[in-house]
Amino acid sequence: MTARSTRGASLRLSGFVPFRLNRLAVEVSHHLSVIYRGRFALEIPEWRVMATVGQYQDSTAQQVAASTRMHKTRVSRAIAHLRKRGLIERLASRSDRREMHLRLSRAGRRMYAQLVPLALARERALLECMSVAERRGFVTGLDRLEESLGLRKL
Amino acid sequence: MTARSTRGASLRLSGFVPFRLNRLAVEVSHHLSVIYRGRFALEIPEWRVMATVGQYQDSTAQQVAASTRMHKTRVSRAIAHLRKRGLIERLASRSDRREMHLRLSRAGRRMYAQLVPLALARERALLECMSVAERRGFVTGLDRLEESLGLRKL
DNA sequence: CACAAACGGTTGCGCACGCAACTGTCTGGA
DNA sequence: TCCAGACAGTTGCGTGCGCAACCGTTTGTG
Repeated sequence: MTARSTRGASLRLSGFVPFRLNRLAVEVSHHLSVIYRGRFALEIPEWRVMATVGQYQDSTAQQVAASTRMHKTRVSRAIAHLRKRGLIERLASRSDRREMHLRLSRAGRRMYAQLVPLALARERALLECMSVAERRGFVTGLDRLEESLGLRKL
Repeated sequence: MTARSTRGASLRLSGFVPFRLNRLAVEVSHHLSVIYRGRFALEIPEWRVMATVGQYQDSTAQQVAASTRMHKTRVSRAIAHLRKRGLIERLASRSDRREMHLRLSRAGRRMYAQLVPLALARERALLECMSVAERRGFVTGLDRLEESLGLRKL
């Protein structure tokens, strides 16, 4: 792998933010997946649904999709799996019979309670590479980006 | 979507860094994909290969995979597509006949030269939401994370 | 009141993906 | 020198994904 010599604009990937974000997200996701895959046989979409419904009771598939930025079919199938495993329940909404309110079942809450501390520990370990000031700066960047991309208000 | 009431640890997704990173990466990738999909009919893996080979001539599939964190089969197929379209060329290595050195063809270089300014402009637009100081803080965070995850030396 | 358009959610379909197994090549230790 | 194991890259296979089309429901505009 030799240095590039082409005249004209070049793209240094290692400094290109979209590239870095993606690579980082893949890596971090992978690290996390060891927990919920190995320990609880959850796939990524299912884990995300669990986390969302665990936080927001009575959320709908729609809202899970918007919040996680997963395609609605992906959400739909993840919910189907979780229902089959008895981890979440669905109740038809009274006000709008199209939508279904989601909530963790008793078993789901039990799993969620085990999952959360592990996930938080993993996050803590991830961020240990930064000083407090650095962490603050990094998080501020995340805030700005999310706001500018309209991810804030989901 | 009502506030949660469960006793015990809870996970605020909107503040959970792995979640935020992933959502951000998906969104940013999507924004970028508008360029290379619509304009050049490149899929994500192909764009990544183009960008890597564009920067590092004579890189191998192996190195592309390591650098982008894509699975080697994904890289292999992306290279096959790009070769079929005449955008990259392959030469067997003299020193190790297992590996194949990759380089952009003339057509590939032409496309790359068009692609790069668009990608850089997109990145600039993305980062416009931050002040110079904020940008520096954010990038430092990326540096730290990559270093700690072993992504730095690829 | 009616009907078209929008919306929440599901499903059929084709495709790209990851896994594992493979081929061919290189390496290192007995 | 030989052979087992590692490695670069490809491919068959099953699966999960996104797209588009769909169903049933709600909304809003005439």
